[in-house]
Amino acid sequence: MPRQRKVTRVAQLTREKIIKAASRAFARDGYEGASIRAIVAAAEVNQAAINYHFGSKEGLYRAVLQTALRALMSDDDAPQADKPSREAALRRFVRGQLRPMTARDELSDYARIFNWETLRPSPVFRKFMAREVAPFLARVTELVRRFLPAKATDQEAAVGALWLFGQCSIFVRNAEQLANAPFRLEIDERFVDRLADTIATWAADGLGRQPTKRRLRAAPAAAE
Amino acid sequence: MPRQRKVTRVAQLTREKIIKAASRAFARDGYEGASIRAIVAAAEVNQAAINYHFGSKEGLYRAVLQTALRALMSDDDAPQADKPSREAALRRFVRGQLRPMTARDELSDYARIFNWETLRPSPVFRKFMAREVAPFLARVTELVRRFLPAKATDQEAAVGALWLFGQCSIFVRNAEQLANAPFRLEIDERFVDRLADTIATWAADGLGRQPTKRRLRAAPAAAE
DNA sequence: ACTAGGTTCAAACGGCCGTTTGAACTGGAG
DNA sequence: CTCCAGTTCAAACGGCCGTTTGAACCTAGT
Repeated sequence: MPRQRKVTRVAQLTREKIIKAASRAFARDGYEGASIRAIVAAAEVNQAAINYHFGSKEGLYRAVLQTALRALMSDDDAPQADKPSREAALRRFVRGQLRPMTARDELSDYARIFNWETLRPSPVFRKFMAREVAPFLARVTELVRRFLPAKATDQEAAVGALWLFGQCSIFVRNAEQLANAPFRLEIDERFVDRLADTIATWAADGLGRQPTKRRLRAAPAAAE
Repeated sequence: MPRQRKVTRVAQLTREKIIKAASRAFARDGYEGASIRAIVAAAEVNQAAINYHFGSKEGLYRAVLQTALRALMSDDDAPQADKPSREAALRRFVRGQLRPMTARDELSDYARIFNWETLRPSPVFRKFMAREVAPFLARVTELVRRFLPAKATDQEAAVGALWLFGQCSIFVRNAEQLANAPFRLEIDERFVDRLADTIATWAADGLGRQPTKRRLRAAPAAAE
């Protein structure tokens, strides 16, 4: 990727077309499964444009991840009551996580890209994103902490946050198959609303309790 | 794959070596990401052996899925108290789901293969496995039902089962990254035991309640 | 021991992949 | 209007992929 002095309007438009098509392709097929040729065909640009504008396939993926993270973070900052109850905040978070179940837009593409990354982190993700995701997770951890006893450790809260993510992500990942047997569910906005209620309620009730026998305690950190 | 009249001992051994190496490869890289050449190298067999014994890469994958499903089902039938409490049964299920977090064996390979399938179902899986997984899910649904009100519908119970799967699978999928920041958890048998306690308790308490405002009701089935 | 059929093997085939090349084409500053 | 840096383009390159081929190699039944 050569240092660019000037970027013309048409060139910027080409970049945007590529990133949009690449987001779809990476979401559908994963980083390795998506091919340059498929992306440039969808974007209606020349094949060499990707290496010209982004240096390499990996560079393009990096640009897509940047765009995705920026969009997901700003979406999370949507207007809300200044101090919602913990239950309302939890329900809101769950509904946001479930959003890709019905939405077919760039935001759901981005969410699916991150799903690929949890199954098989790419080198790009490991190096570039790991630290950028941390603040996002920190907010969820704080939300979970509002349900936990005051003496809960940071690691306990982080585990709770991951637990909460898991309850949502499995529905997002299997949304397509919920319509088939043995579920036969009709996935629409109303259904997702009710599902968000259910998950939020179940999660809130669960977090309120502590394990009966042994409490979860984080193992001593390896370093630090 | 030609109809075989006889199968010699060495040939059977070759097949087993291939399936073992293929299970590792498919678990690590997914169906499309795993290459024939990598599999035969790990199995120390000739490249053409796969097409000879299994007809194609897809045929090999089908054989791996068969082996995986058989192993997972029989493992689930392990000895247990004849009538455990619902809490004990739940805890046992969760611990079983969390098993791949520490185990590095064929069973955890199989579990990871199914994780790939939830993100991107292969044609083989769709056709061959969909109906075979149903009874497995049915058992979990029955387990969940023991916590739900008697009037809960089948779909509500199925959603509960999926919800339970999600709480476990996210820890399995991210087990490797839990050791790094910001979690810094030491994943060993004791930790997984305590995690199973936590999840089982949280899940049991959650299922015991119903959503306050609107109850989750399944949409009318498209067919039937 | 002979042989026929099951099995292994090295080599090659066509195809898709990411990347590179160098010429042709703009569009905006002077 | 000129001109050249910025951009597009068609074509080709080397490499890995799944599969096929046909000969060589066992091995078990007679």
